[in-house]
Amino acid sequence: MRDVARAAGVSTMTVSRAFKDDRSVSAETRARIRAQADQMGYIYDSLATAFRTQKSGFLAVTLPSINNANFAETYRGLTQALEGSGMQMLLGATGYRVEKEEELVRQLLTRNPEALVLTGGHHTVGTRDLIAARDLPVVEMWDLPFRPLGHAVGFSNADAMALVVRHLAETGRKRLAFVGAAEGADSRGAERRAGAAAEARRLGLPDVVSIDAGEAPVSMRHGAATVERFGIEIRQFDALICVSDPVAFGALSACRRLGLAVPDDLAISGFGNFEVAQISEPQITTVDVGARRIGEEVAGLLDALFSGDTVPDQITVAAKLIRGATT
Amino acid sequence: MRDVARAAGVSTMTVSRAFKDDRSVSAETRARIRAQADQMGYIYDSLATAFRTQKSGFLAVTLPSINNANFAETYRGLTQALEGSGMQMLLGATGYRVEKEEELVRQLLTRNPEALVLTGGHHTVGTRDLIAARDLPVVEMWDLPFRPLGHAVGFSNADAMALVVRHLAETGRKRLAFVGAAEGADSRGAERRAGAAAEARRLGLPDVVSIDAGEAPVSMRHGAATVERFGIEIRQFDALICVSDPVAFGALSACRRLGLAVPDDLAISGFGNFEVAQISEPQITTVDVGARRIGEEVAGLLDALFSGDTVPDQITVAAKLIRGATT
DNA sequence: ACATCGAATGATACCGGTAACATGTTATCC
DNA sequence: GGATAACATGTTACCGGTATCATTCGATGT
Repeated sequence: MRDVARAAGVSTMTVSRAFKDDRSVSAETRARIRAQADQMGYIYDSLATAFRTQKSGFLAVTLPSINNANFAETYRGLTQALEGSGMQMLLGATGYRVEKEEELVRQLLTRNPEALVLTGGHHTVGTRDLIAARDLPVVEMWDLPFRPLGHAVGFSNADAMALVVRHLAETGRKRLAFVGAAEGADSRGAERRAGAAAEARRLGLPDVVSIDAGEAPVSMRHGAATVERFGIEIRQFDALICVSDPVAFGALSACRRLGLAVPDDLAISGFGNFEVAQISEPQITTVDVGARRIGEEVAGLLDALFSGDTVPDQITVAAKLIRGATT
Repeated sequence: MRDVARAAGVSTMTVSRAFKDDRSVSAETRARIRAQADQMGYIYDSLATAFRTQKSGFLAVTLPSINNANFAETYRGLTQALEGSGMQMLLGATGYRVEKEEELVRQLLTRNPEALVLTGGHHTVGTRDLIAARDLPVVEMWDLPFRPLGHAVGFSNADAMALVVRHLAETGRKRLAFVGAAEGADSRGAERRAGAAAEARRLGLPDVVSIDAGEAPVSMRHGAATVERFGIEIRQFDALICVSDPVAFGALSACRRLGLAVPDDLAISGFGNFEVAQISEPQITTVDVGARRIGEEVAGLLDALFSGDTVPDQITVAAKLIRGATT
């Protein structure tokens, strides 16, 4: 920059202003500086700017996995809504593990992000301490956290799952099983499991049987393997409540291989309104949670926050049952 | 850092050394400093480090979309293999458009990444100029570029698709159609289309009919919509070569709705070995391109590059036909 | 006893921009 | 015409670490 300034016969400050489109620089001077810079191949170093202004222009985001159409969609909603704000995303995947999340947060914080967006409402004490030690806007999304760190955008997994159970009850199903990841790792899955159990109890149905489909993240292959493990015995249930659409799709495929009729022999429901649920034949009954909408709401909240506007502590997006042909 | 130094009774330089595991700091002093820092919730500012050392610790990566299990898997392979190297990914999605890629590259370059990883081998002149103006390691992945910018890790889309055509020919299919995105946007899709056409010609088959499934990215719904548009008339073909597994899955579902038997009435092939191809019933014939492997190879190449080792200009990963029950 | 050396630590300048304030210069107004 | 405001540009210090060189001090060798 000094070289450009010298060559253009001005001070570095004027060059800096010329690049920031500061209107206090005369159009003529700006043009001269820009031309000189182009000619010299000068490229502006936003690292130095970030350093001096102590504004990194980074937004740190953690997702359980990017290899999940739902979370990817949320991320897209977030990035697209924030496009033009000049924010650069720093993305990290926790692999559904809070310990990994802590490590990730620690790493992300060294980059001085201007805000932190976490998926989920469960965190290690270490993560909480790291965040508490800084004065940093935090948004938790997807889950509505029991003990919020800052702002939250999401829905109640338990309530959403209750919609499914109610629907199954209304269509005469009684012997329900929940298929999801083993206890522990996936808090969203655990909440859905608990929500299904609670709603069944409330409706006076028999207890929901909990089937462990493996370690999180559970996906299509886990859904298929779970049904295949039971074989024809899976008919001891009359509905499989799957923790997500991919699991439901796997279960559906396995049923087809076993010669079981869905939904006549067995109802299957998913969660998340993934594309596969819509396109599958038969179409899978699912819950739309507005994955994209969550991202957009987070973006809106952050925008307001950066503008200094007051923002609500919590935004609830509505979950909606989408009835397919598997129930 | 000054505060930590003061509290620990040492200079900032010693604190800096303690955090870098510099062995010239006595173990005792390091422990004291670390403890003091933890207690004070101090996190070192890697922005300042990046600034002073002129090494950003960033690796810029562009993907067409993160909402694609194949690219997401490559990204995972890359990040996991680079974990521990202290590199932080800067991820951007091009939406399958080279103009958007240019904008993205411009933005990413202001962050001073230490290397740039691009998906695909087709770029705007502007992108090429931006890169040429800097002395920056570049890796193109997935496609093997015709005019490489630097290093490349990938496979030949045309050759991979030829495997599919050969397989279809061997199983007696003659009236082939290729289902993919409209011409232009998706270069990988275009190469697959061209590869299929070339191989059919080579084998003396009738010309492959090209069916436009919509704007990239094409996915399940496009596959389904394409078949539904033809209705039963889709039987004028005896094999649908789909640009990707999601498209193939959509086509398969639509066939089921139409009452068409796959593969008896119509063969369907996909591409990419997505989970849905494996779990679908019937399992979809596809091509495994080692999406994860690509990411790992890129990571290995970068590692070597950063260590100053010599590295090959190009690494070819093998594409493999996986025969399912749809052909 | 004295020179030499290595280990541990400190002092200082500096990375490339920009905030804050200062200064000079030109319109505007009564 | 002189005061004032608006505009255009310059000066200086500083953001939070780290490269580099300097310093201290005990151990070792002759």
